[in-house]
Amino acid sequence: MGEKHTTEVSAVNRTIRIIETLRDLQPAGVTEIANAAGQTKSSVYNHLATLENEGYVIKTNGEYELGLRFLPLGEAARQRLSVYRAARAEIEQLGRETGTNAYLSVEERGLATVIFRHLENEIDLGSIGTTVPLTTSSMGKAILAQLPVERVDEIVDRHGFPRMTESSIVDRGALDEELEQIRQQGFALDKGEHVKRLRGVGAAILGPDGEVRGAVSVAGPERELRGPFFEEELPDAVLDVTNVIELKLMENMSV
Amino acid sequence: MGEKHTTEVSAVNRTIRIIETLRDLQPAGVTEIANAAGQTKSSVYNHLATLENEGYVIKTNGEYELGLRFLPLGEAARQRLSVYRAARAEIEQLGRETGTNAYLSVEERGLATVIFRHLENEIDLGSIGTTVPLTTSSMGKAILAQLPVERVDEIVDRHGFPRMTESSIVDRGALDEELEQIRQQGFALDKGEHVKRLRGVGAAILGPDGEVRGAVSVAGPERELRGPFFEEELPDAVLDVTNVIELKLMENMSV
DNA sequence: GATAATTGTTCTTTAGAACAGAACAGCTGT
DNA sequence: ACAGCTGTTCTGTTCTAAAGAACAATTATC
Repeated sequence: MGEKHTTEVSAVNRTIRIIETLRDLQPAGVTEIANAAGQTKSSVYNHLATLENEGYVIKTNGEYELGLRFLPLGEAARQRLSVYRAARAEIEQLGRETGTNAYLSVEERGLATVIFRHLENEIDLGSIGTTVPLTTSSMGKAILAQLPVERVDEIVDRHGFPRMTESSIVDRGALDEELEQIRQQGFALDKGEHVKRLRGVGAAILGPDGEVRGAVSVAGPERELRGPFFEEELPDAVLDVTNVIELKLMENMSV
Repeated sequence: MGEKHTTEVSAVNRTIRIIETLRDLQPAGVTEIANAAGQTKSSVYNHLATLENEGYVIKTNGEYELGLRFLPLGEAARQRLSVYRAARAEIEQLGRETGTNAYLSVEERGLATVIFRHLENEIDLGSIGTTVPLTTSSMGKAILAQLPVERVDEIVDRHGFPRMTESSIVDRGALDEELEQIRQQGFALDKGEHVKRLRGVGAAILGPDGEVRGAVSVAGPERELRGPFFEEELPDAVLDVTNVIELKLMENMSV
């Protein structure tokens, strides 16, 4: 068993654990973080000192917090996505005009990551950077419906069917049926599959090459999203927007 | 000289260098990054593999990019600032109503960091997470004017007077005079001190405790920002907004 | 206000990890 | 088909990262 050539840098894994712990606990002290991350005080202390020195962590009267130097990294990560640049303004307009929360998400590592949102009401499905399973949201299903079968297989193998609510899809048969329907109608509905009583309408954004680039969705409470508003108006609005974004993506090609 | 007990974790510093290099070069390959960061191929390879495993780096057909997992870290860093939550909507409105780019920034480690912006024109002074010296921008000067002298000393010691343009403030005497004037009129003007021909109007946001929490500014090209619009209308608008934000910060206290 | 308890910081030691460099493999382009 | 890349694996050595104890500083408790 000396064959396992660990190409991993364990000090980096440690730092990542510390940062993620801090994200959830901030502001927090050395001991608190060490306990939560299952590491020793002295080690955590050294890591925090290193991070602080580079501005990735800030110490304010004895407690640590994440530094603003993480901002440009997150920003660089989403700015590299042309769909982000093309969709931003459209998402805002969509939210304003429909009076719902509007989201832009992309698939990364088998999860839908929210990269932009416009809030109109306070029932929020997740802030920037939140990830949701592809099987339990309108955005996720809209994306899945456009991915090649092999990718769907991969993703399902990796993440399974997380049962977020009692309405969540929990087997492959049901998923395939639903995806087929989504492909036919062009949009996906979420009737409380991710969060109970939270509904959503999503549609995929395709690039000029025909590949999925992400998805747009609007979401809100069951009480507001029902009847023709939920089943016709919103789908129409969402499809209009994805359409505009797709056109923008084509224009960008020629630039 | 064996006395220097290095409390720093050098592997972490290495990873940071790699990440920052990748931020500037993405998409990039192993060799490219190794050269730019002054490290060996094999080491960079191992670090990237570790980061990729955690989703902080993504490999797409042989090239590396920053992963979206950085997004929630940056988001957590700014969400912890109450001024961000209080100011967001006001900044957007300010920008829309004045037809200029509007910014929110806070001081961290002696620099003004842009944490939110609303764009109206394309002459942008920096995206989310950008840092600018406190001495060369309206936001920075507005903040400096409200800091205790000792902090100003510290900051000037650390960062000096970066000469961004020929109008930049380059000595302490001129700075003190300017800060005094800013305190009297309540706002700061930037006449091309950061970027030539780029003007700005900024004002500090004070917390209920009287401490600076950040600054608001609007910015645009010299041609548009001049006369009474630059010297009266915009200052009035910016002061109105900082006032509203300050009131919001007080409300939040009682919650 | 004295003492106990807890947290942050420094120090020392040692196992083992990170690194460099070389070797190999897989592409790309010519 | 071959040359010159790049990415990946491997191996040995050095020096670092980590643990634990000791100390200092701070906070809590009575």
